[in-house]
Amino acid sequence: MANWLFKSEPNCFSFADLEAEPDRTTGWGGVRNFQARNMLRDAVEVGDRVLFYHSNANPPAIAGIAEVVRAGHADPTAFDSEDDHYDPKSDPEKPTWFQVSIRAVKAIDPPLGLPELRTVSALNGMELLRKGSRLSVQPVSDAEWDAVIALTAKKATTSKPKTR
DNA sequence: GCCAACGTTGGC
DNA sequence: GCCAACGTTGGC
Repeated sequence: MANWLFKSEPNCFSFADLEAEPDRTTGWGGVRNFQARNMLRDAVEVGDRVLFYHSNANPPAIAGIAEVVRAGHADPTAFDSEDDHYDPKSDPEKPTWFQVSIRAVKAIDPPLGLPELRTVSALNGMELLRKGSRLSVQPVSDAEWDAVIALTAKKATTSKPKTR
């Protein structure tokens, strides 16, 4: 089993949007980068864990946890001429683009912003935090995963309970 | 809006 | 196969 980080622009598709999907599940379509495509096609497996990251957001942050419920298969948005990600060169018999399906597991609320993530030494080498990192599907090591989860737990116990 | 860091394209 | 031009991503 492996861990991943998937990026999405929340004004396009947020973690809340994923939670609102039927069965909290969606096909992760529209990825048009070969490196990311290769991982979706060859490496991502059912049961893998996913950090759901909001890019181009304010703040940019890890906003939830998801799990892979279907391994790589043809990305249907490539065949839909109405879709923004339509690719007429992708042949349904031999698809160029792949997606996996993911299901929302749990929101991270409040989300973990980049500055906060940078305070954790265990995340020093994390791909997400590398300058110029643009890959929309990234592998996450077990140590990095654990450090992120530990940060959410720490935050939960540190935050003051709301009183009224 | 700026700009660094990419990935892709296309001429040669 | 090289590489300059261009387009995109994404933090700030």
